[in-house]
Amino acid sequence: MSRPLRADAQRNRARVLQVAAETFAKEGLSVPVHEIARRAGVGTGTVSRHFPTKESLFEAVLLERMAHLVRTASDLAGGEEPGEAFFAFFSLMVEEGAANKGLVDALAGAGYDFNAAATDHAYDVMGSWGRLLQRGQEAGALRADADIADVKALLAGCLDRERDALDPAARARMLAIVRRGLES
Amino acid sequence: MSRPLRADAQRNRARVLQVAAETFAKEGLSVPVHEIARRAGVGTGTVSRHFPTKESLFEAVLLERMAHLVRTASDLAGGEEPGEAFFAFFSLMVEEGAANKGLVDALAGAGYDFNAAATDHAYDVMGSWGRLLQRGQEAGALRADADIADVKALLAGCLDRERDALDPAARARMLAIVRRGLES
DNA sequence: GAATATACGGGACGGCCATCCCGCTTGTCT
DNA sequence: AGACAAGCGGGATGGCCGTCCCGTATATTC
Repeated sequence: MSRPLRADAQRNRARVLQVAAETFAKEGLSVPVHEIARRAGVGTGTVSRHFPTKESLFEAVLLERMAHLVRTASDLAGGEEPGEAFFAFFSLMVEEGAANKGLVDALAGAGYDFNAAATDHAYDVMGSWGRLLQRGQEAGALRADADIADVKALLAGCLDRERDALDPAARARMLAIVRRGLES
Repeated sequence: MSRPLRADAQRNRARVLQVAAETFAKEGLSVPVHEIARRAGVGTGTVSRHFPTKESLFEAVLLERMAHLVRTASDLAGGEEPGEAFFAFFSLMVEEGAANKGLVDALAGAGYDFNAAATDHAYDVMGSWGRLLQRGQEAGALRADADIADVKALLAGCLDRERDALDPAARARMLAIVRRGLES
């Protein structure tokens, strides 16, 4: 097995991760790895040693954030009325996306295969989402014919990358439209 | 003023345009210009003389297709009940997108600024769409608060680039959802 | 059918970027 | 403190692609 990372390496790794998270969130997936290294104050080699590919770096970033969101989904699934729980999570994802351009890029399939990642990994968005959707459908609150891919596509729509300012009013309208569309 | 193109030049231009249309439709905007030249059986220089940039090539392709769609929109605006006319056009665009990956890329903002093109040019999608939307709203058939950007975003959602097979069933579901969401 | 402008082909160029590598530095362990 | 492995920086490399250029070929015109 591998020994624990040296102290400076741990610091650097954490710093890169943090800077990458901020940068991807603000500027999307198209930002060069060099730039992230520069902002983190490390060499590009340091980034690529910890994260061999750009994809793996983004994945690490996404993982942290998603783990949190998925936990929230579970909490929602426990308590509230099924339909409300579903829309609460959907709305949460929209808010997240509004603040995270990288996530939007991933959802839109620009430079990252979200589907593969979402099904393969520890956090599974699709899974937790699926449960919320299914519960809502069984309770008769949501259209019975909708599936997770539909939901994901609608989410991507709410986060349209071309919308200049993702202003709150537009988000609210989109949410209202989707909500009405998905209610049974 | 410029003289008429030489006969071979006209042929080549037309051929490039046609091949580009097919290629962009089938494989999206990420296909290299070299590849289009190769398939058209011409040199890359020939392509870039007729269309100085890749963007201008795609624009020329898009223009032809859009002109047709916009004409259809006008016809629809003339006849049917306002709400139906709007959804007929929306559905038409979804079908078009299902068969045209390039259009989907443009709508998703991947490598082309659709908004700029759509407002700047002769064909104006936004304009003709706006009229259909407005008529529907005035007739009380559509939500009064929706705007064109919302509609465009919903369309982009219906055409989610990550959906492997844009199967007809999924398209129908998405249309049904959006329809219910937009009806007043 | 010769003269001339027009267009062609496709190689060259330059920019961008992810990834790899290696000489040097710095933490770690005794 | 000294030795050694672990990690660092950032330049080098290679691939991809859009665009430009120019020597050659061909349509047009007289």
